[in-house]
Amino acid sequence: METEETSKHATISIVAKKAGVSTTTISRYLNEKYEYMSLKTRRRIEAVIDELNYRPSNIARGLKSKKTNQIGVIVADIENPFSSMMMKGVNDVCNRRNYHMLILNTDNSQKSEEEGVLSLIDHNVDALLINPTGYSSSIYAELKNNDLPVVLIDRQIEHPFFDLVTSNNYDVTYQATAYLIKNNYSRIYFVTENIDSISTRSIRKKAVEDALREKGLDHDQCLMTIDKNNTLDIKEKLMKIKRLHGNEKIALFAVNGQILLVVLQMLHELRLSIPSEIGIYGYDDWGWGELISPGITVIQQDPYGMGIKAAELLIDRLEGKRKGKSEVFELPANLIIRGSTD
Amino acid sequence: METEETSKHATISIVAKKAGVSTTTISRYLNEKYEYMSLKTRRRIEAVIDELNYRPSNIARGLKSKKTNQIGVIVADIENPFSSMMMKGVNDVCNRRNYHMLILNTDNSQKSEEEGVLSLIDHNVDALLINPTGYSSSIYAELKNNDLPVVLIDRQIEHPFFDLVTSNNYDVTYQATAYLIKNNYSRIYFVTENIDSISTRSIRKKAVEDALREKGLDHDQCLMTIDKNNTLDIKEKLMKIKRLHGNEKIALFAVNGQILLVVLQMLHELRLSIPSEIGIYGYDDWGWGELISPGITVIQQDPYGMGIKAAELLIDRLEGKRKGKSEVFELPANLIIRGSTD
DNA sequence: CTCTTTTGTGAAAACGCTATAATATAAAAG
DNA sequence: CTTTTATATTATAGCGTTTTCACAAAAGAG
Repeated sequence: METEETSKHATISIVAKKAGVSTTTISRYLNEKYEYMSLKTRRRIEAVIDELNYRPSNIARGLKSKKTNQIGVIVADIENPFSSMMMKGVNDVCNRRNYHMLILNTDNSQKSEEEGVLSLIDHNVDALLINPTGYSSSIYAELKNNDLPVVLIDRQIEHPFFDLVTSNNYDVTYQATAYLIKNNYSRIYFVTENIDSISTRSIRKKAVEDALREKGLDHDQCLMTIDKNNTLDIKEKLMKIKRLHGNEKIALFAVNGQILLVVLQMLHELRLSIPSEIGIYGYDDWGWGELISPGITVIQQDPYGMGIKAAELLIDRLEGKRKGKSEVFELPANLIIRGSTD
Repeated sequence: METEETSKHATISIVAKKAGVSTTTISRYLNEKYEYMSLKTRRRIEAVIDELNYRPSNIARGLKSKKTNQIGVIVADIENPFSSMMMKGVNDVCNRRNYHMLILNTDNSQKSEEEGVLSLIDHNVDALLINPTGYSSSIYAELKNNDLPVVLIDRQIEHPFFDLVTSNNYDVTYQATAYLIKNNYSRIYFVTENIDSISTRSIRKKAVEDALREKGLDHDQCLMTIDKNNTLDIKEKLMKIKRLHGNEKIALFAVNGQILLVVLQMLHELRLSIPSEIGIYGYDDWGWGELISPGITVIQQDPYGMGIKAAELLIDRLEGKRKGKSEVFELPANLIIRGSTD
């Protein structure tokens, strides 16, 4: 029955005093440097720590040791399910390997991205996991000269300085498009938002174009830019295409899950029936693609796996378990063929 | 053209030396205490900081000032779109008010939740925003004695110590159920996962039961527990119900978006047509509920708004802009009636 | 002109740890 | 027995800030 009146938060020196040893010894205990420590001392320290409910301050540790056990995570669009699943992967690895995530959302803004990097550095994160906006930025050149480990996820940057974990975007998009072409679709439109960055977008676009070109199909005019909040323009454009090429099989390719939803919504409103009047396929349906009738043909990525891989890589770099040149890892995405492209 | 050979990271004392003032003065400048500072000194400091590209170390600041400008966020299921949207709201407020989020995912595990709280405290976060698992835990009583501001989001805990931001779960669920009953549904089953916690679940369940009871309908056996990975049992149960009560209008209520998807999938597999053979409604469709035919009747919450509100509240508490007893804020959720409950 | 007040600045201690180097004791070796 | 080696522990000096208190110079008051 101890009196706990003045039980302020315990510090290392309070513990040291109570245990009758120096703070150095406590520190060594905390860092598991048991080499030259008598079992007796060790047990004594254990007991006192337990009794006082002492937990070392990470911030003080960080100041001295230059290690915060925090990794900075910069994500381009936090409310995208793709990002959530990635982050879950990162989180799981962090838990396992005893790190914490300091997360920043950039909303696909280059400025936020640059500020975010600086800000996380100010917070002394041990490493940086970035899902870039895709805009080119000088910050990366600076980062390269820093000794802070950096791993990119999903999107590549202008100059490939760092490890990158992404999907096999080109191959699987090509494969999907080739499937449609084989299925007699002769006009395929690549639907995307009006963003002038985002490397995966251009890779996917190239894959679609290449597939079209290699089969001798029209690929010059295949880009359709969509505004999520105002689909009027694109509706008109689509109806015009239908008029001009009504005798051909037409399909839309949605560059990501959110666009896919918008496009489906639009087709719904236009009362175009899938697939008889128009085909549709795209990236990432997050589970609902199967419930719609007909089911939607999608390319399903593995964001959770990407998060895992990227975080493992990053912490390996950080802990010196991996050295050498940066690499690119492409995780396989899955083409799921359903009725929307019959 | 300065030589930058030894340009290690600038510290406050390097800046001080270069500017010909004391670190105290630099510190005052950094903290915008311009009261008794000559304009000349101020400009001089500005120039040097600029030249050296100096950025103060948050970790050192934190050690001394006990303020890290980090808020700890504990989320029960990071890959749920509901959580992502909440976190986007939190993130936006943090950006605006100059805080960072340290995010932890608990996967609805009580143990992770408790560890997470302790761990975030070790990291000296300034405040805690918690989306609880819903399991009761002694950690909250301890937290209460701490002076760390805490705000809960979505789910209440056993003893309502802290501010809570949530939806008007009871009212809107009751309203939705009443609508179905008015629409002649006489058997409504509450479908949920087998989790023995989660306060919103029980509130929603009570609302469904109350609505049934008050109309004199059967409400004792309305709970259906589902296993996401094995829907066999529940399929059998459902078919049995259909056999027994084939002459009545039957509906399922899905307690959240993920269950809603699973249930829809199941009905799809059972080839039960909606709504002629079975009605369905539930929480949170995240945009796809409209695309399915028929559209799904859903209760749409405002997780983004909840994130905003909770973060504002938390930072207000933290900065002393709000005092007094804890409150509960219920943001209105939206009942969207579509064809699945005709 | 002195005395008080206002204005502007700095010395030094502290925050809670870790790291370096030094010291004390015990055991082994010569 | 000394000397060396192995074992166990500590004193001290930071890490990069903020804070308290003291102090000097300038301005105002009597």
